[in-house]
Amino acid sequence: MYANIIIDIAHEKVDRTFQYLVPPQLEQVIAVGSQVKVPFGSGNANRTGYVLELTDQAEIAPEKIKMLSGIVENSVSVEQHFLALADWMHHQYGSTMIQCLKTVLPVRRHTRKKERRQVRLLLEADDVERQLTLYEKKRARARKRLIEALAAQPGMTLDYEAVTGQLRISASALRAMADEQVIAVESERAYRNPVSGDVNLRARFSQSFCLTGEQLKIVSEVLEEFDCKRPGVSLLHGITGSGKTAVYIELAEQMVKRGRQVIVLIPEIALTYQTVTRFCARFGDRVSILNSRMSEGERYDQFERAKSGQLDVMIGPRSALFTPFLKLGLIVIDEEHEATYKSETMPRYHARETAIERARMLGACVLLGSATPSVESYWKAMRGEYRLFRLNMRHGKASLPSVEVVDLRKELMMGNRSMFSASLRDAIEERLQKKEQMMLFLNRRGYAGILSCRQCGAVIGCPHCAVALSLHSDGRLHCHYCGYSTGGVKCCPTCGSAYIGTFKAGTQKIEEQVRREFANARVLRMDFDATRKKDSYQKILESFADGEADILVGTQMIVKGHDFPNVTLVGVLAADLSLAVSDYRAAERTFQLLEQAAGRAGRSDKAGQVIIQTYQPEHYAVTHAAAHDYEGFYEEEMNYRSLMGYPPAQHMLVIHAAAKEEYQAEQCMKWFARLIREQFPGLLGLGPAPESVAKVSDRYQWAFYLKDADQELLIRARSVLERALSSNSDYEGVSVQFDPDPM
DNA sequence: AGCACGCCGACT
DNA sequence: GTCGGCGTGCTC
Repeated sequence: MYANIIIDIAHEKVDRTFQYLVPPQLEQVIAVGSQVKVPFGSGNANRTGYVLELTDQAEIAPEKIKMLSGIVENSVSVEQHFLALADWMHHQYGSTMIQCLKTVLPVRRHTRKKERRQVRLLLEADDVERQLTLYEKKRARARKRLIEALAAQPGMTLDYEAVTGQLRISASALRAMADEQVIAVESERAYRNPVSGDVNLRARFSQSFCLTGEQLKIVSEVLEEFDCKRPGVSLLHGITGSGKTAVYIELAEQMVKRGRQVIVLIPEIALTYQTVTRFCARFGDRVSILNSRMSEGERYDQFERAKSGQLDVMIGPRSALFTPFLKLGLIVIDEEHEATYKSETMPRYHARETAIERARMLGACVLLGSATPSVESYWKAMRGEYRLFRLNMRHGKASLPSVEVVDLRKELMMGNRSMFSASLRDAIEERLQKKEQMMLFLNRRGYAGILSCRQCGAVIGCPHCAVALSLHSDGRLHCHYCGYSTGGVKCCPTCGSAYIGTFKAGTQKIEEQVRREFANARVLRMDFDATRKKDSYQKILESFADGEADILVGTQMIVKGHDFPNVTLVGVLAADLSLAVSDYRAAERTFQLLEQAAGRAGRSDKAGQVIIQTYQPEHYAVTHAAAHDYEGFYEEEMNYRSLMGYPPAQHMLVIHAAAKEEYQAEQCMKWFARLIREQFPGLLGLGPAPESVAKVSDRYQWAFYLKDADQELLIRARSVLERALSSNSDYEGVSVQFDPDPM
């Protein structure tokens, strides 16, 4: 018996299988997915590997095949489909097979088992009485005490420590009772459970909710597909507060009834705290959560619980997708448009696409949910690849807030140079008087280095790529898609005004300004600096929820997740800052942020108001967000994407290069561009160009973009470049990353 | 990745 | 004639 094994060395040159002979005594034990030790290389260095295949066919001269030295104790045998999934990721996203395997495999590192012994009563209810009278007669007071204590427990079990400690039962008495089959001493793996049985939380969410007809229809249609063995992908487009979570929970429950397990992906635990607690309330100790702060051991424990059938539901970020459930029935992806679903490290996989592939392999359903679906997903739903469901009603008395768009150019013309427009200032005063709360939201994502005109609102953009140019340290404006650059822009190309500049206002400055203009207001600030301390994120939100402040000032952080019933006003201080970001998703992100911000206002029966301040009131991301019109936004955005050939109209592959010396990164990218021109003459390459952040931790960054409608062509181009790079020693100091369909 | 091999210049 | 530095190629 031979085993085809991949060696745990992250290097392209050994990124293939090597064949080893299986020792006869291990033939029964070894399995596909086993972690093994093998002698490797001329020095026979002892290295770790994974069995990808078992065969009786020798692929090379048998005398060259060495014998593997052993199976790693406690190694987790990986289900076949995880290997297939790793292989799919390897094809789709590149990187090395071993990296893909490590991403997909449960944490293998063995952690010390915590054994917890328990004492369980083996008698039926009517036998208990008889045994008690028997012990009474024998004056066996210790045994009687134990039986009474155990019978009072709902699960008829007690911790061993509690029995010997509090009940003071001796070990000899226990052994004797175990011999007469009255009790059993069982040792169970003590898995650390991150879902603490928080009684208060349970009580708060345990009241069962009724689903509306709309919600029930979604559940039954998804289930029908599943029951007919034709599971597919569904997209649930539900406005904030329309009850998407209720649909997830009901669907999960129905799946569990069918003996299937459920994975729920969320962008970040802290942002979706309420979703998590609702699942915990419904599924009790059959649900577990993963989060990024957990140790390897804790994650491993949760995966083990899932594998041994102790769990029905796993909630967590990206990595929870790889929970080793034996009979997976459903994957829910909440807030499916979030960028956190795309991995930042190699392989740069997208959790949504990978979830769909995993579900396809296992015959499971996928439910994507969002108030503002990604353009990609909505496009697929429009083409019939995904099933589309809508929830258009807010539940309870809550209604959608009214939205007012304020033109900052007019404010400037009227001589108002402050951060607050007249109507925002009035609205703030009004809330302060009424003792209602409000949020001021500054959209400051990645706007550094972008020039815009204060007079007409125009952003200085690339004439070829329809994205903003960014100001580099050389004083010139660069497009990091195509490499176009221009210098010395002194006035606005649209209106000729000399009032152009970069945006500087940060949350701190706004906080100061609020304190100055509204002296009696209590202000809280939440941004990256304010939340750097551990737990301060939750503390700030809690104190705001408790009414300890009137105004919460912050960045994106404040518009995600949490509901504050007393918030009736949301002010967006400058909506266009994210429109100016130099990438093609700028408009989509702006629309999503504005919708999310608007969703914070008026979550209870009090009417909500949203004021959006902007230099570009006519921009479609702003107008459609103000009208709560997702479809309208989608139409215009898709037009732009098709026209410019951006995803999903076409696929994109970004190649990043980083090197200590700028010329290395530049030369490498130019060599790539040459290779592409020679071998893929039809393929459109943009750049190479320095990245918008040209230098990160003393390494220069360059990028090269490829665009094509055919994804397989880009995959072929990527593997050609990967191979060329690994067989060329000129660029060893350059670290190259391939990022398909970047976010 | 990490080792062996081999080529070449420096030194005994 | 020998030692060691580094470029190259291979690992079942």
